Amino acid sequence: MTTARNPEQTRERILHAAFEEIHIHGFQGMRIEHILAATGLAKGALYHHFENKQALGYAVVEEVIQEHHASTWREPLLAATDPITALQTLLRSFTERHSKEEILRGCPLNNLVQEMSGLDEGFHQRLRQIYVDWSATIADALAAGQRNNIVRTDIDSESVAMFIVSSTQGLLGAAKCMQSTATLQRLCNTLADYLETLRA
Amino acid sequence: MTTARNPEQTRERILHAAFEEIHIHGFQGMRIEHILAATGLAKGALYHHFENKQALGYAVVEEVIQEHHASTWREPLLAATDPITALQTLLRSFTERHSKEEILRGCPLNNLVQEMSGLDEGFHQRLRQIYVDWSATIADALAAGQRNNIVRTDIDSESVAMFIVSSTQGLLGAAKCMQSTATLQRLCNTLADYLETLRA
DNA sequence: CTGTTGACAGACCAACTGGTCTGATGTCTA
DNA sequence: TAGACATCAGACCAGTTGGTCTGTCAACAG
Repeated sequence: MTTARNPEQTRERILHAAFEEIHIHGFQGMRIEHILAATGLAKGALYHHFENKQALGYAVVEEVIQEHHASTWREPLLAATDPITALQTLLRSFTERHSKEEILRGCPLNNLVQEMSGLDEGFHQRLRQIYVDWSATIADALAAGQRNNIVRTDIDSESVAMFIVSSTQGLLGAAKCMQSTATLQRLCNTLADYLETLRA
Repeated sequence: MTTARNPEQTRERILHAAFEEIHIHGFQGMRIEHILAATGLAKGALYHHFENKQALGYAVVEEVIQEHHASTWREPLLAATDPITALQTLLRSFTERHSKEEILRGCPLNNLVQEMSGLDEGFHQRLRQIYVDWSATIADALAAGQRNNIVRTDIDSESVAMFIVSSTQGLLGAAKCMQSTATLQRLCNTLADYLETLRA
């Protein structure tokens, strides 16, 4: 029997399986064997597409997590005129989109930051970039809102943006620990109340 | 040469070294060998005091992290009459106490929550308890402040308390990722501003 | 049609790691 | 003081894991 080959798809399948593994077990807890089992591939395939475990981890950050964050946060905020309402809507959809099982797995970005940013400079640089981009997106939206008299002008948009990012990560972390959608919902509502205080 | 024995101290030394290891490398990344090297002990000593790696991890949570959090947060809040000022003071001392290297290692509690609460039920239960206690301490202080007309009565003290806890964790996580004391300082100031909006 | 190269399979390996087991020694008690 | 037990030392073991290497076959160029 002959098997059709599709190298690009194979690479994507490995990336996706590695993302799942990292999401659940962390990078150090990720096992090459698990990825092979999930994809049905052999080691030859994996080590043909990725030099080693570290390179695979870096690729997951760059090609999966970064992309996911950009599409989830950047595009809606760029399209919105009222950044506060847009953020509140994003938070609400966030709550609705996540089941209890997904909450328990936590935010992939937050997980990796806590695990790896102090251990590996390559991870640290890549994760930091996602934070910076994410925060800058919110800061730009807030600054635009200030120019349009939607957002209070006496706040520092960059500080507040970073606070929103870090708080959001904190909420997800707390919800992960409490294993409760109700907790996440209450936390998101409280954050939404805070966002309301930023309105001009 | 004879060597004096002090089992309680030996146990404490192991616990402390294990805490350091977990703080830097996480529980999965913690190596028994590193603890032995740090303490100068042999395996016989460690496995005499702790049944296995998991039991050692549990003991670190119960006897080191929980104790540390209780002494850092509970006692100052119980003693204070104005919870908002007390929390702001705690945040400030928090910033001043942490060097850049300590920030990079992150919050031991937050690290473990992100790594283990989805993987091991024993860790999850113990870490969740710390969150619950911490949040309850703040909620009690806020409720007392409401009775004394220091804190707004139109807020839900429990929701806000959990929000403060989760945000604090988020701030530390973001500072860890950004590797910057200045970022932590700005984030703490923004959180302090939020706390100010809770004043009656 | 054929040679070359990319894509993958899977056996194999070396290093690491948590854990065990036996023995030695201190400490405490009867 | 002598036996019992707690407290350790350290050699040893078995399972795991990331990574390598050779071989096979598809895809494509000429």
